[in-house]
Amino acid sequence: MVRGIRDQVTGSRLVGFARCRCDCKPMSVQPTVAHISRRVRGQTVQQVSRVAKRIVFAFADEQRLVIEPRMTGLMLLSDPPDRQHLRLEWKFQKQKTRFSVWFWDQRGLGTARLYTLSEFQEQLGPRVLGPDALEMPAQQWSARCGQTRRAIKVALLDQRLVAGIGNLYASEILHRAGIHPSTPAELLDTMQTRRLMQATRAVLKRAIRHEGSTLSDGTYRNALNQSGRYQNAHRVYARQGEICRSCKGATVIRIVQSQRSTFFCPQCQPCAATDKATRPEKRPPVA
DNA sequence: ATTAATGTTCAGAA
DNA sequence: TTTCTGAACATTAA
Repeated sequence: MVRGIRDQVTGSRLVGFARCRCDCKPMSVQPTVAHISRRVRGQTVQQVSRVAKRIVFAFADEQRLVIEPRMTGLMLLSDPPDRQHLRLEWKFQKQKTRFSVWFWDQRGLGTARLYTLSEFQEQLGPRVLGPDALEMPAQQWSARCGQTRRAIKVALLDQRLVAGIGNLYASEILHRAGIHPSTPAELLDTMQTRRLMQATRAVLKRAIRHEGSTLSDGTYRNALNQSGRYQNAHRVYARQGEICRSCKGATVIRIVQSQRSTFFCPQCQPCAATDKATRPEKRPPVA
C-alpha cells in the first residue's frame, strides 16, 4: 500500500482531509477529523512509510498520521471498488497538479490516528510493537519464541512478539518452515527458529513483490484497484481438503486456533510433540 | 433464516 | 503474569 501511493504523496501539500459521506457507520478517527484537518492542512508530507501493518504519513512539523487498515482497508489513488465504503479523502497539491488519495474500507474496522512525534514513538515502542518481522535477527527469534508457551501460530500473530504478520501469512510461513502450527513456541529449537525467520522473510518479501493476496472475497487491491497475485502462490491458506502443493502426498488440514483459521499440511509440518518421539521410519503401506 | 467466517486489535476476564 | 474471549463492522457462504 505504501509503495502504491509513496511517489505521488511524498512532497505533496495536503490541502484537504475529510470523511467521505457514506451510509456506513463512521470509522474510528482520533482526534476528530476536523481537528486533524486543522492541524495538518497546508503542510507538506515529508515521507510515507510502513511500520508493521500500519501506514505512516510524516508531516513537516513532525506530526504523524497513522492508518491501520486492519482486515479490509485500502489506500487508493483512484477508482475505488465502490463509493459505498469510501471512508476518508486526502486532497493533495503537487506543483500545479491536484489529486486525491482515498481510504476505502468495507468492514470499517480500520483506524486513523494523529500523533505528535513523542506519541508516535510510544506507538512504536515495545509496549505496542515488537521488532519488525522482516528485520528481527535470529537470536531475537529464539529468545522471543522461548518466552511463551502458546502455540507458535498464535504467537506469530502477537504483534508485541514480532510485528507485521497476519493470519494468512502465519499459515504460509509455518508451512514453508515445516513447523506444525500447534507446536508450543518455547519448544522450538534453534534450527526451527532459524527456519521460521527465513520463512518469514521469504514469504513476506514474495507477497510484497506480488502485491499481496486478493482472496475469493476480492477485497484486497493495490492503489490502482488491481488485484494482487500472491494468492496464486499460497501453499496451504484456504486449501483445506486439497492435496498439498509441496509434498503432493497429504491433504491440507484446517483447524481453529484463538478463533482464527489455521491451515497446514500434516506431512510437511509434522507434529513436534508426538511425531518426533513416536513416528516410525516408514509408514506401512495401506491395504 | 440463522450462524459462522473473514489478511485485526483491544479491553477485560479467566 | 499470561492467555483467552468477545466486541467493533459489513458482507457472503453454509
